[in-house]
Amino acid sequence: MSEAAAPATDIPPYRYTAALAGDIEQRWQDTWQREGTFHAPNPTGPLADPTHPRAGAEKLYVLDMFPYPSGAGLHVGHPLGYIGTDCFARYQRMAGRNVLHAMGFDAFGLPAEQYAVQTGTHPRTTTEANIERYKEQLRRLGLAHDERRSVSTIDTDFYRWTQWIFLQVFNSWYDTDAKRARPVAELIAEFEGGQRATPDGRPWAELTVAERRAVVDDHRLAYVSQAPVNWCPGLGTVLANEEVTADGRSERGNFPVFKRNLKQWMMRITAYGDRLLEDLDTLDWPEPIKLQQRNWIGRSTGAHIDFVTGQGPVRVFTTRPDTIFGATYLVLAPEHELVDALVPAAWPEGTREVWTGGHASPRAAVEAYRKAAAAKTDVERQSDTREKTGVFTGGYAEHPVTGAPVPIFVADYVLAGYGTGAIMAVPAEDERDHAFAEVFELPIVRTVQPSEGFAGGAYTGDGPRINSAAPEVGLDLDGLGLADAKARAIAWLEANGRGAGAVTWRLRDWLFSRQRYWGEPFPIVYDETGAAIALPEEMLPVELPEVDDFSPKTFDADDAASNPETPLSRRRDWVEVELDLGDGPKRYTRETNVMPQWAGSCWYELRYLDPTNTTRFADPENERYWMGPRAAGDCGGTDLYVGGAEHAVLHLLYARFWHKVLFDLGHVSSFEPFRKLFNQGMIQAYAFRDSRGAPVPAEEVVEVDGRWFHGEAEVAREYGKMGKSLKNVVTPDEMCAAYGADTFRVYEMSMGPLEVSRPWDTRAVVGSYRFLQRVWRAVVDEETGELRVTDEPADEATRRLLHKVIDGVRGDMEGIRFNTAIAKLIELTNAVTRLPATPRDVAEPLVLMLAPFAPHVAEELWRKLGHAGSLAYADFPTADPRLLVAETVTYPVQVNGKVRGRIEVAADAAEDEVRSAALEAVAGSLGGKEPRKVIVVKGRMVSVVA
RNA sequence: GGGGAUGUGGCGGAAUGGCAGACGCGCACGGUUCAGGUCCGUGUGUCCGAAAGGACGUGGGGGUUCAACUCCCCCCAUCCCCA
Repeated sequence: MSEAAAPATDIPPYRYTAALAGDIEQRWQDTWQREGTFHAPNPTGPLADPTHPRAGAEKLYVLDMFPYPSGAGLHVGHPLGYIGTDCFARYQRMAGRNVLHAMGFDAFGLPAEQYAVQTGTHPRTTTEANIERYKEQLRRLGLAHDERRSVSTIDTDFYRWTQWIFLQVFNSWYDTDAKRARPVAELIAEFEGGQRATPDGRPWAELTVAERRAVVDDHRLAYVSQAPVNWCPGLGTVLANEEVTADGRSERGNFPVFKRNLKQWMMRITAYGDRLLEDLDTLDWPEPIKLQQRNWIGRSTGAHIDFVTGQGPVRVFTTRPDTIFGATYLVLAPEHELVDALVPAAWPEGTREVWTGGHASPRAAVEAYRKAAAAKTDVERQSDTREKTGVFTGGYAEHPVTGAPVPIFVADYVLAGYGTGAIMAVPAEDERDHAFAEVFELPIVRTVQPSEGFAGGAYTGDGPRINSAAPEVGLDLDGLGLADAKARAIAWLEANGRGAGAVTWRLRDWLFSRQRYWGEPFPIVYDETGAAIALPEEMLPVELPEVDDFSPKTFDADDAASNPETPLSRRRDWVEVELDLGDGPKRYTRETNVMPQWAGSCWYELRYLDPTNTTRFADPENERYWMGPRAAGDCGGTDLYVGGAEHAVLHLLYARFWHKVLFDLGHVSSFEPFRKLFNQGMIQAYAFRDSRGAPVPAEEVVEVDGRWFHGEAEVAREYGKMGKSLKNVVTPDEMCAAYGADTFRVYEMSMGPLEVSRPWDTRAVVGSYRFLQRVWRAVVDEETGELRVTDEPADEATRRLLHKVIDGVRGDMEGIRFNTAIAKLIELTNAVTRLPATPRDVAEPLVLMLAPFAPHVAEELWRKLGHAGSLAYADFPTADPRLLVAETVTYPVQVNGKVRGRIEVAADAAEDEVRSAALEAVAGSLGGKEPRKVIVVKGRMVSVVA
């Protein structure tokens, strides 16, 4: 491929070669930078510019998911989305909009820290070097970013605002009546004024200072909790649920993870469950992503029901209170707190053999079962394929409606951490319960009439309730459908004090602290009582201190009893601090956890708006302009957000949560951060392995008759990611060197729809190169360098084609269908190539339409065509509607679905005229018979049924 | 196990229910060239045929329709997510 750039003796001196492309590209990148071509004017502040050609124009905010700058640099897959947004943004700019497009870096994160642990190099050093490398690689691609707006999450100017937002969250509580966050000051005022009752009913004034603080802290959206967390001794840190694999090990390092009660920062994202769910409806996002978010939030409505036992009530959660009459047994998780109390000394009279697990006493049975369950992971426990296991506790509960005795089992298919850790089993209408009931020979009572032809087993469909009446206690569900039966059952439970309607969530509060070094410090100190105190805004930023040792203290991987020790805690001189927080100088202890990597990406899109603002994270006027709602009820947010589908849940959910808090507190006018989301596909690659299974360099493999060889040896092909270890990496740098950035851009955009994953094929890049060469040659004489353009107007056919292409390309650009837009430009170019000279009235629009994809060569040609400035703000061509309607139309004529002839008629020909011409054209195929039916589709075709 | 996505030439892909395969790669032939891993042109779904032409053809099976890659039902395969 490098030969393409090699000078050969007979290459015409003015041919568009890789060398010339490189020269042009370098020059235009310098020009754009020097002239600040892609600076987007703000309405107010230092980045305002009333003289800018797009000042006050309709805005468009285009956003990429910003990258983590890894040490490996970019491969050809990484910039796919960036090139896509660049083409879109360049088009929109030419179409008259004021376009904001910037690029920053999500620069806190584990790899740099681990590298630091291994080498002693400060993470900042590594990260900043990586950022520089990324910036160089991205600049080489000619991306039209407003470089003044580039931010990095590790900059103190940036993370001071991350800390500021944390304080907003910390200083807020969720008012469930108003359905929004409010400052805790207002909560305290309500307690003081008596409008709000304290948890135990005592007047606020009678509470001690510590008690008041505890009450307030219980309301905060950011709070310290003693909840069970995933403690990983081998890594020395706690992990979020999503960082733990299905088999209970750390995603990184594969160390065992233990559930431990540890003091951790949490964010009360569950308070926003309803809004995070409902507001999905306002978003222009791919449906699969919305669905994943809905599933992740996992809202289920049902009821809590209390089953009375001699040892106190067992509270269960069920989504099907309507099937209460079918509840024939209870199941508790083996870890459930009531289990020990429920177990009697001996098996009750009449206990069946299968219920005992072969043990002499209930206690022995339960203990043996618990031991076995503890050795399994949650996934194993819930696996549907496994035979259901469990054991009878020996205890009974009273059915809340009928009063019948209900046996209580422990079984590991019920998880302690989910719902209440206890279920009422309804084997007739739940598959898992049905499987369990079959194993343990438990009664199965149908309470829903199955539909016709139902094969048996658990019936989960709808139908009228049956066997569901207890008139003596005033509950009759018979005949009711699902929704009515549910409502009536809940009403009865509530009226009789046996339970209440309830909503549960799969979504948990967000574990927000990490025992690491390379993250944002918390703006929190602790006083002598151990209470967490927010630092005042003026003390921000809390800068990350230097340390000698970047690693958290790690432990033996299996040492479940160990405790986290953070890197920051070892800087005692930083941790111990004297501050005056209003009541005179006092000693405080700093929080030594840091924030998780998600923090910066929760709000970075807001900082692009006003990156130099020192008094606010963004001026409200700038936020309103770029992200505010476009109409009443509109959620606002960025106009386009492009990134990989792997961030479907976490990043997008966390960012939405933070944005909503800021909205509630009046800091932003949009209630969603990203109005439209677009998931770009992945560029994948083939990798080849030799007979030992070792990867061989993919570029050295040749194909012979559908088999692949590396030298003499046959190798096996596999398809997947591009990666160093697979020896199949292709970098944008190589492509730019061999063909130029414009060719690379055109190739990436033309190889398929942006949202679809597809394989990389270096050999095919040459097609885009030839295309740009043809465009170049249409304008510039390769031998002399002279313009080949004529001022004679183009012929009718060429002009019609041009306007058809303009019309199509505009539609494709708006719809992010770049591959078909490029195909149309190639068609136009190929048509122009056949002409003896290129008419200027075609060359100019062609160059302008090419500009979003191949901006450098387009700028160069635009200049050669005699224009002084950049085309970045030139008007994108507009189609002349008169040239879009053809004078004549060719109709294919089908007989019984097969094309048997063609007619050419005037475009405005009447239907009768078309019909008779068509019948005449296919008279031979009809063989003199009268057609049964003739369908004329205006402008399309004629279909004859013989 | 549940959910989602995808299935069209040798390859990437194109087609408001209206002529399947635009555009590109590859391949073949021709031109340019001392030469060609350059550039240009022509051709290229499969089968039959010298050609004209014909038959078949969008993972498989059924259905709706004058007309289905497109809409509906069943099945198969691959990939992704969740459990």
